[in-house]
Amino acid sequence: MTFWKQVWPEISNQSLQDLEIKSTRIEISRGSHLYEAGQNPEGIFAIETGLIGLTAICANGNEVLLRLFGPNQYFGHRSIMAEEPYHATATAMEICKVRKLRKDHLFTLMQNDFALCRSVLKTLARELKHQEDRLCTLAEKPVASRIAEGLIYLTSIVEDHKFTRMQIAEYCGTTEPTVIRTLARFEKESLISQIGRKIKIIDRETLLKVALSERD
Amino acid sequence: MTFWKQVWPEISNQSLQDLEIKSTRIEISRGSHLYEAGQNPEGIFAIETGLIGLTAICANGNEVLLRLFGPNQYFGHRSIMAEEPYHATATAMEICKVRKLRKDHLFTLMQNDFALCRSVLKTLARELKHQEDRLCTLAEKPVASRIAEGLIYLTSIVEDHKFTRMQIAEYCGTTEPTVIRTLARFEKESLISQIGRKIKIIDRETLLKVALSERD
DNA sequence: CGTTAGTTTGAGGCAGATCAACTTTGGTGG
DNA sequence: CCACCAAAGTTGATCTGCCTCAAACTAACG
Repeated sequence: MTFWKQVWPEISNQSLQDLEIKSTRIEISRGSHLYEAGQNPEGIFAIETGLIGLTAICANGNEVLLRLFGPNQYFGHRSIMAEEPYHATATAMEICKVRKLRKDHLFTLMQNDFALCRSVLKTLARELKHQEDRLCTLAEKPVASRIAEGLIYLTSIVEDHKFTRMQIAEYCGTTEPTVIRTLARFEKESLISQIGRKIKIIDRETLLKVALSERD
Repeated sequence: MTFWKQVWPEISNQSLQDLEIKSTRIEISRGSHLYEAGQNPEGIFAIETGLIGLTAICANGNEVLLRLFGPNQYFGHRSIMAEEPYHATATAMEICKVRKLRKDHLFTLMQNDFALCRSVLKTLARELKHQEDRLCTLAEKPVASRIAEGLIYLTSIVEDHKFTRMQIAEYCGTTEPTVIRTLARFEKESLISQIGRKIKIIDRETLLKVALSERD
């Protein structure tokens, strides 16, 4: 079986066999939670098919979409490595097939396979960079830029998922009406097209410019 | 020598000896950069004395203070683990004595000492959580809360450093005048006191409440 | 074809940015 | 020790981007 090879291309064949034997299959329906903020982590999850969103719920009930995971990506690793309870909730945004690997198995594998360690370290380090980039964007840039960047990120994880305007708002740190108005503007400028609820990026180039530029 | 033991209490005596032998001492004056965004990382740094700020410079020239490191903390690890150039600039905010450890040495040590691996993984995972918490705060909370939280974070790294109002603003994603007005309000409510440029937290309890609450 | 979840549009308000002038601080050299 | 000056802090006036609220509309699914 080649599934785990796609998740961690760099690890040894021995580890791959272990992963195959020790991981369990889970199927989960759209909208249900794989875990919730505050729970203690038991293992990590890797996605075979589907889409998982990691959401933090703020004091006032507002949600922030922190990270998004698609096929061959893993999640739940942060809490395990931090030795902390989950700080966010993992929600299936489509029907998902995931594999679960208990944390003791993961640590054993990591201890015996430094390449796997390096891989997890690399993932965490890049996620940290990504969130710090977002921090700058959120602090300094107008909504239009943030939404442009958001669209690019979201579609980089899944090409053809129908995100609600609310979900886009939750990722970009804004509100539904603002997303809608901005999308309408982007459509008028033919950077995107909206057919029904589907958003299609037409001019990725210019969209990126909007994301990076300070004022529109 | 006990310095590295304070940085990584969990690692083996053998590793500690290696660290002592292989690390080099650097002294750096206030305001100068240990490295700059875009450069390729050569190693990690650990602080003996002093204070290092990690700052990202946005498109319009505005700065965002991403992380702060005090004595016995290390930095520069993210870029090395991510195998990327630095995405931020490390500036000495006081005179600093730091130790530098070349990345090949670090990787050798990590490969031979799983406890060290775990430690770095834990640090990255917790930093990731911290930045994701900030992302929520920045997206959802009013300035007063952000400044309260900022004060608590900054003083948790160094008790008695004189931060400029500008630096506080850069951490909280706001502007100098707003920081000043908010500090004045906090002082009137006797949550803090300002003697000259020094800020002293008087009522940490209530300040935390302000940080967590939605509206003032 | 009804129902619900998602989308759209408008009006109004306000938190916080911006700009600019002024004051204080504290380090430095005479 | 004092005078100076650059850097940091303070304050007020003004402006605006985005949020809020609320109502009407439309897609999509059983």
